[in-house]
Amino acid sequence: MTEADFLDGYDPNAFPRPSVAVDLVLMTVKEGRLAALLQQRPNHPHKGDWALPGGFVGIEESLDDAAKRLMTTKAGLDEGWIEQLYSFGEPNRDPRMRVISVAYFALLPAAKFNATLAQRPDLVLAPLEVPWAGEVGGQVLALAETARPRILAFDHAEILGLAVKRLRGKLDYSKIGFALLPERFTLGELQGVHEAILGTEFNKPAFRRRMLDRGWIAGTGERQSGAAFRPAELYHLISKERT
Amino acid sequence: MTEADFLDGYDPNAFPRPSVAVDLVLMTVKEGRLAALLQQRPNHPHKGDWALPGGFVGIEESLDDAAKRLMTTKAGLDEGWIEQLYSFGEPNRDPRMRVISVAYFALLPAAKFNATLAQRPDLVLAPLEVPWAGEVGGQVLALAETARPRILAFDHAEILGLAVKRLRGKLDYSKIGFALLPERFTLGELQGVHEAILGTEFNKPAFRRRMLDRGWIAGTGERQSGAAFRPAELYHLISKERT
DNA sequence: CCAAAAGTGTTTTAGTTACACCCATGG
DNA sequence: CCATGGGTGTAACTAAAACACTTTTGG
Repeated sequence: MTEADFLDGYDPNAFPRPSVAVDLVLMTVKEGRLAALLQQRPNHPHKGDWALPGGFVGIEESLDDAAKRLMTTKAGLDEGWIEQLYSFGEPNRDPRMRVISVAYFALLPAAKFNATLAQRPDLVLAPLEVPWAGEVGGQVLALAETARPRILAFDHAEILGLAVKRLRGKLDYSKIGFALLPERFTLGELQGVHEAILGTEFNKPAFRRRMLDRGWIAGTGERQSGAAFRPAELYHLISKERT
Repeated sequence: MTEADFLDGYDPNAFPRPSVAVDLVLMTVKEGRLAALLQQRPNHPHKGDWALPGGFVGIEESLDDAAKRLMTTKAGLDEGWIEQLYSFGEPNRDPRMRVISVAYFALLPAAKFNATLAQRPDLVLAPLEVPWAGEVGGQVLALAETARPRILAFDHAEILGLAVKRLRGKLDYSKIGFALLPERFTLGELQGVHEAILGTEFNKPAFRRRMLDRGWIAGTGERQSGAAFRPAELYHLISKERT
């Protein structure tokens, strides 16, 4: 009998099992900067450090359902974009016990966080300071507004770094960016979201045409009001179907 | 105390834990067609059906190590390209018990399978018949050489479909395709691999230039021998570093 | 010399970028 | 009328594709 056959056939009840958790990277663009929802840990280990919202997966609960449950309990909302990111399973990533964590990554418009943040002082929307040129090993620092770096618990800096990379990678070819905007938005707002996420600036006419030529959005005929300049047309996403 | 706080703080020992397995999608290009390694299940459930090679994750073993262990025990090799694909966690995906499976996807040149396949009659390299135009929900059928469809156990058809999608998506911008070729290869062989994976045909001059302009490969000065036509130059990958 | 695949040069096309400019609004 | 961002047209650039062609081998 080979090792393969042995492992294929063995009874897992006879062996210790890991705990399985879901961690959520909930991101938004706020005031022109990419930000992520962090929770200050009330207990050891890593007491006082900042962590991604997370929780254990119920024994009869699918991974997706666990992630949606976190969306509801931590952000008060289960709309928006959510997708599985990656699974982290180093044996000692949690000092208490073996925990395998399935990371999810989600996006919401910044305005949707207001209600939850007002009630939960342990939660913050931390702007991300990403060393884009010198990024090493997916490391990302989440900075406080005071520029005092927040220390991330466990391997959560690695998870956050991967989420940012995924967001940047999918921004151009998927409809992911629209999850950060309200139902109706201007092309200038759309460009602002792209620039905040990628940390670059775009040529305005080129960006407009690229977006319009895709056929994903259409003008509503309505216009923004109240600004001290020419009011922009409001656009909307024709179909939310994920390309 | 909110549900979030409760779940964040609870003792997982007090609750049942799922088993965690790793399933391996080991693919290659053989005779101009994409193929995956499948194992015929000797026992119930799904006895006689075909399944991806898999095994449980050891309590002190990282996910990556478990995947590499499978590479060794099922394919006899731990070289080549390997990366995590996705985690599958529907509560009833395995009728015996709750199993969360972290799928990995790996690539090897077809020639490396010969030794293992000769010794293991339960393993096959099944050519993939992918309905590219009418692909629905990531479904992929693995066909026997006799065109009798192999039935895949559990949710393995879904896993295989996602692996094919990932391979196709990364083929153009990453060095993933070179994992299916020997150390030294011709541009024609490289084009054949791309055409087999994507199910399309490429214009030869355009493909050559695109590959050479990338700066990833360089000619060795040596040439193929034995063919009944002009011998092609052998190229090699300059650096295996993953872009 | 012929078949077959390797390899090269030139033209065409499509997608993006750059730049210059006009438009509409509040103050 | 002016500052500000919205919006449009045209030219320039670049990467890819299409096509026609030459080269080198075994038989």
